[in-house]
Amino acid sequence: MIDKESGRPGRPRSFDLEEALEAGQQLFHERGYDGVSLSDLTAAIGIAAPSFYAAFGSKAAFFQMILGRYSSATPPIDAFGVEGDAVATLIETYLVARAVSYSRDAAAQGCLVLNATRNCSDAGAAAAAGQIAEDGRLRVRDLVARSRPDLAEPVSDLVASVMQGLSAHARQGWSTERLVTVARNAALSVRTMAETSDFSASEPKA
Amino acid sequence: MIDKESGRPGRPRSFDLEEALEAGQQLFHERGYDGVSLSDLTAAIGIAAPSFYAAFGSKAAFFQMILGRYSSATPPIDAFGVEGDAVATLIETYLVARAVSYSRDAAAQGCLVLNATRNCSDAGAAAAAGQIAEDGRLRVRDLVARSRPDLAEPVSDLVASVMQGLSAHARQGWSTERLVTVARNAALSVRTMAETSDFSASEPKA
DNA sequence: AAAATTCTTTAGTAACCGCTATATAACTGC
DNA sequence: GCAGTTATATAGCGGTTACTAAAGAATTTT
Repeated sequence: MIDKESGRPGRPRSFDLEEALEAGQQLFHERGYDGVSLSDLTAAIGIAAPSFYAAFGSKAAFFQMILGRYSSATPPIDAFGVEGDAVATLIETYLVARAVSYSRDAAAQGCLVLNATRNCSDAGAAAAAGQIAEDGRLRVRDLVARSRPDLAEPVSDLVASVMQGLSAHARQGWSTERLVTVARNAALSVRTMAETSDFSASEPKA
Repeated sequence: MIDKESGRPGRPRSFDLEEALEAGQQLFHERGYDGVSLSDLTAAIGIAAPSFYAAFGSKAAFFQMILGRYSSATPPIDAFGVEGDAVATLIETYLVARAVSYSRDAAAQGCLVLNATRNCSDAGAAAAAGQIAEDGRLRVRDLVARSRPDLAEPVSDLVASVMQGLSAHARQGWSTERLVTVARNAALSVRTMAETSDFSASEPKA
């Protein structure tokens, strides 16, 4: 049924793995992990449950494949960092890009990964999402640390928090303009922080 | 079984309504709406399902009572507003207070209401949580508007977004200090915004 | 051709979900 | 004491969940 020069013996798979992942990603992004049932998935892919389990193992494993796929397709902060840019400019560009992407598709609002960190009954899948989110924060931290080590932790924590807010409100239907304004105004903090010469010595117990 | 001078006819209730709400609030705050089953609730309260339904109507209705209870017990921004304070100071105080309260109880982290806006399969309960969250934002907006109408919308949107981040990360176990730092740094934005004399004319398409 | 392998289909499984019909227990007012 | 009222306990409802045993179909290698 499907082109298949793999040479492996046995009946060939009747569906395309990549298309199945794409269909699953769309559903999960729309409704969240718990909002999508196995029968939703098999119906969308066009197969019966045993085929799903033969191919993906479990609902949670399928979801984790999709998380990886999604995060691979999402540009990390390094993709926005023009060497020599000020930290505040970099952060603003990054947050604005996220605000735009979170509200681009009306049927799949917010960040799939960040949504999953708050919305996922399967412990393993939730942990995987949390790890991906943390990896993203660490990339922000390390990139900031190159020019301003004193700002690395506070800025990356602030960015991670604002992103959770952007994702949450994108899901609640806030417009792109509104989210972009939030992103830009949040970046003002970073500008102020960067104006302090050694931030790590200034804030604690102000 | 229970003291009961109500004078109403019929068998007296064997449990205390307020205690039941308190027990339910604790469970829901720990595990979220979908993480708590009816049998969890009845076991915690110490009653059987029919008594629960006679008293509260449904799981969703019970949860909405708890949402109301929780939000009534949560001081709104007006409680922090010393008349004459600068907007930025007010916002900082508010956000820091939230950061502290979200991380106070290790077994019930984050904001029950904000968690429910992202974590609740029942549409009615989710809408109720969304309305309470929006009411909170409107109180921020209106309070800011008294001294700086130009900042009302952008500041309240930023505050609502940062609160979502604080709640999310409180659930992920961030320490109080870490959350407070995020809150304080987010408030720096408001300080910068307040330094602009007419913010509404400055930012759009910067 | 036959054997081996892999996927698909049908038809379930047990467990849990929110919720309720029925009968009984415990209270009030008469 | 008895009727009326309300809450209780037992038991189980229909539906959904993620998942699977068993058998047949489609492809390989031998």
